[in-house]
Amino acid sequence: MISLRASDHIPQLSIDCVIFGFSQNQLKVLSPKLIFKGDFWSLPGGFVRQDESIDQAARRILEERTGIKDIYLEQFRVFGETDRSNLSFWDRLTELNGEAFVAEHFNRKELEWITKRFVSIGYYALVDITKVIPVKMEADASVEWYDIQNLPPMIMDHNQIVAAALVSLQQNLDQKLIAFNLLPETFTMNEVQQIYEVVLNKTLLRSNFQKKILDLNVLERLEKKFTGKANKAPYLYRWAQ
Amino acid sequence: MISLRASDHIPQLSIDCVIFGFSQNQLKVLSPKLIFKGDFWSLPGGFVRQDESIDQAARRILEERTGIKDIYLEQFRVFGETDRSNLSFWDRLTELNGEAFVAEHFNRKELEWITKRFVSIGYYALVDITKVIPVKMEADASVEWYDIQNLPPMIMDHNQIVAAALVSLQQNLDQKLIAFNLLPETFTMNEVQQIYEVVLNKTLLRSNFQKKILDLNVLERLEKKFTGKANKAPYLYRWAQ
DNA sequence: CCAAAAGTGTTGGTAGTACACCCATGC
DNA sequence: GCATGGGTGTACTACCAACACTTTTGG
Repeated sequence: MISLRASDHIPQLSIDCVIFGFSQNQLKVLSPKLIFKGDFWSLPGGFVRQDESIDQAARRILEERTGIKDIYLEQFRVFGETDRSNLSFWDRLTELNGEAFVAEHFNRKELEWITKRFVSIGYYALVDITKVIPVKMEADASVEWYDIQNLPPMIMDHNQIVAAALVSLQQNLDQKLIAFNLLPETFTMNEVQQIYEVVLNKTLLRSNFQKKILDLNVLERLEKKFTGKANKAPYLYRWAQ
Repeated sequence: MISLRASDHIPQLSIDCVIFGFSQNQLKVLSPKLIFKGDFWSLPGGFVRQDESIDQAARRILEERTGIKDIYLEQFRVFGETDRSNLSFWDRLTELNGEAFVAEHFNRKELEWITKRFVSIGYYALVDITKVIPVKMEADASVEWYDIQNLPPMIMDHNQIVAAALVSLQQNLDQKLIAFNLLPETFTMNEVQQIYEVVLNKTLLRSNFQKKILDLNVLERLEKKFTGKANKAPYLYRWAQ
């Protein structure tokens, strides 16, 4: 039985997290898939306990899924249309899995609580994908990274939430210098550029990009990185603010 | 008796609106003062009905207070600390006005509903101050414009909400070209500059400002405005997008 | 020595800043 | 005429895009 402990939480208010990671020159989003029949993907989300702030709730949800405590987090928008509810998703779930099967996992009171209209606060997070060990929750069949250009169809308006998060990320990339949160402790300039290119969805001139980033004076240059490739070894950099 | 019709609304979720206006070379914020003893100022706010979206709720609240239908509106942040509740305000209210007086205006069920912890969605609005006729609601003693630099002390965290709204307005001023929403249909270039100066809190060079705004190609130049003053008559402009 | 990628330098255009100059108007 | 504020023009600077050149490395 999946417990929501409804009474401990603020009703009709949820949090949805778009967790961005970067690997293989692709921007990725973490998405759990539910155990039920029917290919239900979603965003990692949850509810706000009465005794925690909304930021704390978002951090708790992120830590539950990724195991990481200090995560870069940004609240980017609230989704509050009148038709935002789990109801149609739930109908389809029941249709495909049978009333009895669903009843095994949720009691009636919780079902009533969770199928109401929900206002959802959208957060996006930037993580070093190498540090994340995706954690399956009770109702998860899998928790995987998906290319943002190739996301599975998600329940409710979660695909739109991802799209809105990406727009917000694009706007903040230069202004808040947050790209480095997607990288490990040390990285090469080429890796930074790849993030900029894939987030902004356009190619950048290498020489100009290098100059621009170095002129920010936020990076510390370390020793060179031996790659074993037939070219000059690139420097490693570290965020030094 | 002030009716909240609690059951029709999403519990523990509120909307607070920072309504910006511009006059006498000052940025103003609209703030109602409550009828009760004790100088309680607040932001125009309200709750979200089950049958309306959060944007619709914000528009309804704004229309109730200003009488204007088409208002420029921007959702800028959610405030969700655990200690966000009306409780301490309510205690002070009761202390100053007496239990009996408060009981005249609110029944117990509503009191219980309204003194819970609330998560509040912050919106800011830009209005042509000449079109606004501030409307007093049931519990309002007055609804006045206050200079943003000289706001009265407000209940809860409303002063901080105003501060956050101003930061957001500053960031969006150039990017979204929203300053014109604070002006009447036609205006002079000097009026636009005054808005920029008071919002950004710095002086700008007149000649460069004029060039920058005109180069945006978003204004239509109309006939000259006769001011009766001892100087060249300025052009009138109109937003032409 | 060559290809490939990294690092740095040079050039030209554009946008922003500071300031100068002229124009209209009422006293 | 003169002070005042409005409109436009000019020089200087800073930044950014495009491209060229040099350096390092493995084969």
